[in-house]
Amino acid sequence: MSRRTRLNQEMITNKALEIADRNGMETVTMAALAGELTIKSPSLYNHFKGLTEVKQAMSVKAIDLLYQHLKEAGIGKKEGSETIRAIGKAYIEFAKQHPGTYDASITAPYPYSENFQLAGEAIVGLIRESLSVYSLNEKEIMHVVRGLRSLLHGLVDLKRKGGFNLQVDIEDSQEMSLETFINGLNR
Amino acid sequence: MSRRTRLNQEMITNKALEIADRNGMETVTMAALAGELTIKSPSLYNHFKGLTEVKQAMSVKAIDLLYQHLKEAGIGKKEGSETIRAIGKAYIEFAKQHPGTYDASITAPYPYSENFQLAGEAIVGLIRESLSVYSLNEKEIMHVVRGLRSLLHGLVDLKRKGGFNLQVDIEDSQEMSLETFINGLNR
DNA sequence: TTGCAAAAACTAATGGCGTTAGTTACAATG
DNA sequence: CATTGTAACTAACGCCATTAGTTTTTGCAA
Repeated sequence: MSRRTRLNQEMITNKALEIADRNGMETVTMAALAGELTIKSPSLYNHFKGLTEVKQAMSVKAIDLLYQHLKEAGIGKKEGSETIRAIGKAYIEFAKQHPGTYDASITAPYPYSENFQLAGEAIVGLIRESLSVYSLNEKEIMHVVRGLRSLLHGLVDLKRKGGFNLQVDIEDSQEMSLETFINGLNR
Repeated sequence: MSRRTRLNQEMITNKALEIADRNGMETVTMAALAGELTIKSPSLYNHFKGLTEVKQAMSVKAIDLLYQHLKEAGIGKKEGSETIRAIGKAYIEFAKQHPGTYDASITAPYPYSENFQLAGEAIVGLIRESLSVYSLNEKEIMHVVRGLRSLLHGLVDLKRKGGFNLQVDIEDSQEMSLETFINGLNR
């Protein structure tokens, strides 16, 4: 029998992201990963140096997936608030649909991966373009990009960590907060 | 010799927060905690059911400390933007000074602790007061509170996770992002 | 002050994790 | 078909949380 296709880094990384999305990032262990790939955990060391390296690979793939998702959301939108709104909503949606992958995307791998850095800069570039209608200098642009990213991450992360008591709809809060920030860009 | 004062939950919780601030939340283990208290780890089970319960106690104490810090920052400030600015800066400063305690404060204990909920609501109340100058209804207030909390948490968390490439000053970004959000409250 | 019960320390052991070392099976290449 | 490298395996170690069972300490009542 067998006839099993040989395992490689990509297949392992995909399975790891799948587990993270299904059961949470903290359940991605060498044992769980090996189990789902129907091998024993020491065999994984033929492909990765250790769990840290697996997580690095997850980060790189994850931030790239996030970038693709945000890019598509921005296509065809008018520059300025319309694009920012679209990207912001896509960010929140991505985190909701792929919680584990999102988690992986915000954990910067150490040591720093070039691919991770590149994908991160691509996302910055995406937002940067949408800001061209506001007259901001280079530094101000970076501040705004960081602020927007922070707001979006905070909205996503606090929801996930149970930081909001219910009663008031969370998605409404996310939408309204984004509007407040966008509104604040006009001075 | 000895004459050691009997250990209790409070002393253990304080030591746990101390370790978290010094070496990071992930280094708070039963073994490390016991080691610093010069006992063996099974002895901790005379005081807590397990690590989860220790972390619950940390959360409760941590969010209360955060609340005290924010409350003091708001004293004597004019309502509205001035108070929001003060509380926001205090939030960021707290996370910088006490990274482990901050970490504990945003991880909602499960099962939900009443004390945790109360301290959380106290923080909401603090921000709520500062918003009275803006004419917002109940729901809108909650949205703004959540948005502000999210922005602040995002700014703090992304910095910690290495989500900002350097070059542009992070503290400037934090300050400017807060201003953008505050500015967005005027419509 | 002494004796006793409760509290809190201890040792020993289990099972799960990441990881390493050493060994075997497979599969591609000549 | 033989060889060689790849990728699987088993066995073992150290660290972790946790449990069970035992001994020491402590506070209080007689």
